[in-house]
Amino acid sequence: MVTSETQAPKRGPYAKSAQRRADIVAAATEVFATRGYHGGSLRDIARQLDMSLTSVVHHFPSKTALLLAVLDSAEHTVDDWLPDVLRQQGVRAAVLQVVEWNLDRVELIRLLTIVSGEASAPDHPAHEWFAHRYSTLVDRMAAAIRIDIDAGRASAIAGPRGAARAIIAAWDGLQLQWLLDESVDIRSDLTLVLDALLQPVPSPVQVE
Amino acid sequence: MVTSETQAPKRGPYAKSAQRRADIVAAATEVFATRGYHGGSLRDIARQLDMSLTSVVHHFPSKTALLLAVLDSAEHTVDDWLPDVLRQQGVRAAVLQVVEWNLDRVELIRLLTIVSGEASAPDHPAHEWFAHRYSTLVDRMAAAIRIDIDAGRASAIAGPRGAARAIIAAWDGLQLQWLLDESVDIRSDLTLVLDALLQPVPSPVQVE
DNA sequence: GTCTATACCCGGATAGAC
DNA sequence: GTCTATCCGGGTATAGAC
Repeated sequence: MVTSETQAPKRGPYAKSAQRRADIVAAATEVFATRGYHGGSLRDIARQLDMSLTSVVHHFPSKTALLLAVLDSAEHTVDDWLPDVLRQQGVRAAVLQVVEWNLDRVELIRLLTIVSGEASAPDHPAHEWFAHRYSTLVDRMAAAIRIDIDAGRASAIAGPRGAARAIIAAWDGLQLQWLLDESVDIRSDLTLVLDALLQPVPSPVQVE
Repeated sequence: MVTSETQAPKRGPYAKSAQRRADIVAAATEVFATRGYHGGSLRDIARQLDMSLTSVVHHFPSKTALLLAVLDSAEHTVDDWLPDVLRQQGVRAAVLQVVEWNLDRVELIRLLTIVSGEASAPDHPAHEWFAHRYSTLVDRMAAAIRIDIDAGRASAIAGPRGAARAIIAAWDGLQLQWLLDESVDIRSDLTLVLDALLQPVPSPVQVE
């Protein structure tokens, strides 16, 4: 990921700066996930790294920029292996696997939930980021659903894109309910939606 | 709602205070819905009402208290007539009617989306409020689904509570996607979920 | 009870010195 | 790159005016 030779052909020890940035992102992820985005302050992050506030700001010009870096980092840790599972095991298995995996990353999910809500405001710095995220997410899942249909793992009652949007929506919504009440079982309720949308029996009666 | 005789047996014109509170709630709703909860300041609200900051604080001891008042107010405007429609027209029609109605209340939906995300944090002042909200919401919708089943409007593939949670989840999730991208059609995608979960054909094969 | 003014501490952001 | 110092705007608590 580090492209040191690209912009600095001389000798520059830019790796130190890159390392700093990575450290800051890691600390910011922890702070944001624990105290939320608004709750977590840049001073907290700086304190945790034993550096000053302005040092943090030097690497990330604004709190917003740092947030986007954190989001990118979090996205990559999931999206690196998700597409493969999606194509090999089908949508249902892949989704449930990620759900299972996310049960141990409560604070990260909480962060995404909080920030995605904030980002629903058009002028929010992360608005476009989330719009793009959902756009590609829907695209990928719709493509995977088409593969499932071709493979006979699912029927095509609804359009793949609509089903994809609905599944992602239910997923997000159940995560919210789970964060508010830990007794909510995301797995079983999301399984309901997956089965209902992906494996329906062909309806004999067609209602207009 | 006003219990003037209870604590002030004399003659107190407490109606003025009640009106003040209502005005503040209305202004706060507008400010929060426009700039978000964190983004909107008490000073903004006071400025909009041509009063001082401490006057606002006098009626609502904290920003949190004001937020809860706003949420209560917003909830009542919907829940007053929702239950009736739910029982008379069935879940599907009632949900779609509320969805239709909400298309003209973008900013209020945005506020609920933002604050519900924030409230996923256990120490958030509105955490318990939303936990209670979803609890009763699931209860009501589950009851309505049972009525639909008895009336022959829906089959009972899944448990009513699971279906209710899933529908509410998809609803919330689609609203988020809609707020991020206005081209998302909540009606059609939510209809997919409603039809899939409420009107399934009785499956001949029972999978364990 | 109702409203106001003041001050306190904590945010993010900026400028300038080492 | 990193620091100290400063500015401006938050929420909150207190004291005092009608």
